[in-house]
Amino acid sequence: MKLDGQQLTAFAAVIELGSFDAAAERLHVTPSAISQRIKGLEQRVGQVLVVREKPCRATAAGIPLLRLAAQTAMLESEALAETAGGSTERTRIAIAVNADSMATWFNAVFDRLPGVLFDIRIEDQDHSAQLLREGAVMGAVTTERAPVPGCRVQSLGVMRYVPVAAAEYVREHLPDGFTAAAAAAAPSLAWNRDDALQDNLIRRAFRRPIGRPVHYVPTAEGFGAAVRAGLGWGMYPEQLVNADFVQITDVHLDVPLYWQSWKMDSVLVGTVGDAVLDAAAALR
DNA sequence: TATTAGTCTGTGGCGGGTAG
DNA sequence: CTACCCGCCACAGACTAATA
Repeated sequence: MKLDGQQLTAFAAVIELGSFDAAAERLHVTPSAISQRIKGLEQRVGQVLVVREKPCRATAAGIPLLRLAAQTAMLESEALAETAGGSTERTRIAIAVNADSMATWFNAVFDRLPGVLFDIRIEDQDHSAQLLREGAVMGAVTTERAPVPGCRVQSLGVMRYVPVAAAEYVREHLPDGFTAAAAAAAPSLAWNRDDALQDNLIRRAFRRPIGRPVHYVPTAEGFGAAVRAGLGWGMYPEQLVNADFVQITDVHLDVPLYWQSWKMDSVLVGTVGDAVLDAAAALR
């Protein structure tokens, strides 16, 4: 069985843009042509690939084909760029990065990759894995060590998190230090329900979990602002700690970070990987 | 908004004819 | 005999219009 390039391109466009119409516009053909390409591709592989909803999404059977389409597109643009007189378009690099890396060391990557267009997605590890599988991003900075199918994993080092609060918060809630009794009453922050950093610190400091009031603040800026405002204590990247913050205990957490990227023979994937590894030298 | 039917067009393969 | 040209045919894919 041989897969058709145009059908793959149509499929990728439908999933990326969410509709047959939008895909048709992008590829300068009629929606009918898109419909026929998708149908042809589905007949060829003998599986339904597109869930016809608003927006359209890929079925489980479609996900490997999505990645293939993205990788094919990348190799194609590389080959064109290498060919004399080929496309002078700048290459677009889509990467998923966790928010704290973005706020700290990751910006050093930009200097190391001049002349490319970035498409950075700030995502948690669950979503990064999905984006890698679908081919929406070619690499991801993640806390997930287990390789996503079709990807290779490289260790980047660890990101140190320290528990911090505002000075006023410490005076009010932790006058006798960060004791077990204080920890049970003093409100903490968390990024969201999946953010276990604060729980992990408590377990580490007191050898047991301690229930407490929790505020959920799901953005990097918001989290920092909430700490400064004295809303609660929270785990914060050590690199971002300044005079606004007081470390409430010496206990800290080291979170390992990994670079997951497509396992393919591409100059671009290699270059980006090198740049990320270089930039990550700032980590421990 | 997606799909289907009917139609049109461009492309490639194949065979036959012709010149060198 | 080989290379080249030409015409025919089949097929794929795109379009419009109609339909679900």
